[in-house]
Amino acid sequence: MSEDATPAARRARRGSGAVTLHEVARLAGVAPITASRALNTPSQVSAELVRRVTEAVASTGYVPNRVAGGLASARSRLVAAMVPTISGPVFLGTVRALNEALVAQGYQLMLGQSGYADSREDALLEAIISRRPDGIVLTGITHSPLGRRRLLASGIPVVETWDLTSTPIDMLVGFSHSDVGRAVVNFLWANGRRRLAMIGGDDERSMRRQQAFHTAAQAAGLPAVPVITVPAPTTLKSGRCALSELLLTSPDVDAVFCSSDLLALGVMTEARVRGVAVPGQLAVVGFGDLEFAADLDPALTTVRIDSMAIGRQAAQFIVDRAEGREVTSRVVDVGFSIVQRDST
Amino acid sequence: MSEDATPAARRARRGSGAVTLHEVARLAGVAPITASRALNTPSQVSAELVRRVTEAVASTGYVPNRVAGGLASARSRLVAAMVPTISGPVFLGTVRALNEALVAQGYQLMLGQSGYADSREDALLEAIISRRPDGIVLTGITHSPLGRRRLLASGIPVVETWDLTSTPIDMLVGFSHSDVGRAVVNFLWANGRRRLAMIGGDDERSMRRQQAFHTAAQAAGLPAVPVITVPAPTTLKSGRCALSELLLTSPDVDAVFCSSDLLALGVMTEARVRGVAVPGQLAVVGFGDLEFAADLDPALTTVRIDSMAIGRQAAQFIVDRAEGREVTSRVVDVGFSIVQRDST
DNA sequence: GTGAAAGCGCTAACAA
DNA sequence: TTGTTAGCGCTTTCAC
Repeated sequence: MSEDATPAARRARRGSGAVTLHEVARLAGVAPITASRALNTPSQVSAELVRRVTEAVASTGYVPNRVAGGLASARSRLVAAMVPTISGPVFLGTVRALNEALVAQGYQLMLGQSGYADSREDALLEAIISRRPDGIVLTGITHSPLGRRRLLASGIPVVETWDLTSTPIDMLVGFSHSDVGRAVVNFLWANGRRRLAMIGGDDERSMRRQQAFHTAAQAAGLPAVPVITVPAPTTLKSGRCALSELLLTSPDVDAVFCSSDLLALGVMTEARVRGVAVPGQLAVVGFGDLEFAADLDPALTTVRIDSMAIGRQAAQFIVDRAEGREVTSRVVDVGFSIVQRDST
Repeated sequence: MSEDATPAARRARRGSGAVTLHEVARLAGVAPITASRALNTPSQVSAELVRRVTEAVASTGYVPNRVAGGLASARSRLVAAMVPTISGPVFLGTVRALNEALVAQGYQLMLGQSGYADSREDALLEAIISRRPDGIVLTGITHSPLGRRRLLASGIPVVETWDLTSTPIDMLVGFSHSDVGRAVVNFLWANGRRRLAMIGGDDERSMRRQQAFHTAAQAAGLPAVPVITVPAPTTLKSGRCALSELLLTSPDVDAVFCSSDLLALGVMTEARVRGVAVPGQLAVVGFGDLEFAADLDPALTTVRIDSMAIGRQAAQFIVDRAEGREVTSRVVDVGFSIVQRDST
């Protein structure tokens, strides 16, 4: 496959021993830069040379070293995304769509988990910036002032997602969590429900939905809304526990808004075990419209977020910027909708 | 925060304009190499100089360029992992544990999704190798001959996971899927079930469980086992559909082994809708022991895989290799267990 | 304990 | 269309 030179001889003093562009160029009888062009911008090179270089690549099994390429060109073709945890199924759609859109345009996604703790978020951010990606996508992150400063100083394009704010670092794709809280109150009211409750995770965005939900119910003249907060990430179990707790203090609630579909599944499970009819006695609304929501029994009414659209738009923002295209808008509100099914 | 030189002046002809080690060294009044040592191997530098360098770092907001560092040292402190899709919750535990173990030791995880198609797997593999990571973790991947050759040629440490094979590329952490199939047959037999069925995804590992399940039932003298195969990744919906289909042809089955917990949830949902009692008329066994399994109603009996242990061991293998430690064993069988709950 | 020189593998800039 | 030269920012090697 290779040549007469032994690996030991090839790796004179340093280097990994892998085939380099130099080697490929030598075999094809051209200068390294020509081999580089044949591979990256073949239109600039004669067809004959492209053929010879391609052949040399095939015969050596050459895989370009993008670390070196990135250093020389200051373009890594790498995009980093930061999520609290990949276990939370909420951002899954966004990450998948982001990955697909990036791969289709020749970029690669590097995923990092920050956890729900601030300290690790800063460490991860430094690790990310130190790789000089062409863009950074932040999903559901509340960034520390230090992180914000570092991001700004790095000059790397940043897309914040899953939220709207009046002070974005750079670009923004999201929706209003307060609007969600208010919309669900209106929806339940229109469905004849009057004794509302909410169960939500303790992350910042969920808290804003809770806040708005509470306020809107009050404004509508409804009785005080019991709110149960559970630790993020939310689980089926925390949903079950929360409903138990809720029924203890407010046995007469007739509707619950859960801050995730998984939580809603937990609530419905616990309701069934306790003989509480859904939707008869209790209406349940989820959040996220995960893939399983429509197939539950009863099918779950939930707030649908176009998670994939968020990922696609984030990819577009970053690729546009990386290719030097002019970006017209830097903020996109993807909105949301309430999908009515059998649980209300 | 910065100095008198404008960004424009600093970025002479090339370069990103970010603060470099050079700059830090100049501010601290030392040579660049000393600054490098102060940051990476402080024990080799006098305390006073370490202090001055640290100060210069703080005052400039310097973030090291690990692309350059990686090129010079041939060590990236980057580990790549490849999963079919992050939507499949099965590998989530592994990825999370892998990430945690790596971060704790100063490495960073780069996650790539290959999809369930071979063509993309090869492309992703090339993209990964081109970044020269210090290790590659393959999760549930059936690699093409080309991929295998590339991996071998790259010289990068590789850990294959979630399976056992007699011909590993390099290192291996997994368990026997055939053993799982056999064990579940024995388990159901011991529970008095005789008319077994199986519902599984069409990925390779699930197929091996199906095969072994089928064969073991036959060997035990049980009636022919109906096997329903659904497309991977498996969903709640495909579980519901599969049970409907199953009951059409074999209304008398008394136990179903599902190749994922999500599938099992679908089966239990459909059973409830149809008035089929679980476990009374139908025993249900899942696979994975995902977090929600214990909290379903009825609680799900399932095959428990220590997903996190797989991730931790994979991290250990790679870090050991990267630090040049001698690796005694290259293969670890983490086994599995059957967790009996209320669905059987 | 500190530094000078060289080079990792590639590509931007300039030249022919 | 092709090549020469000079770095990208860091760390290795070797010398003091």
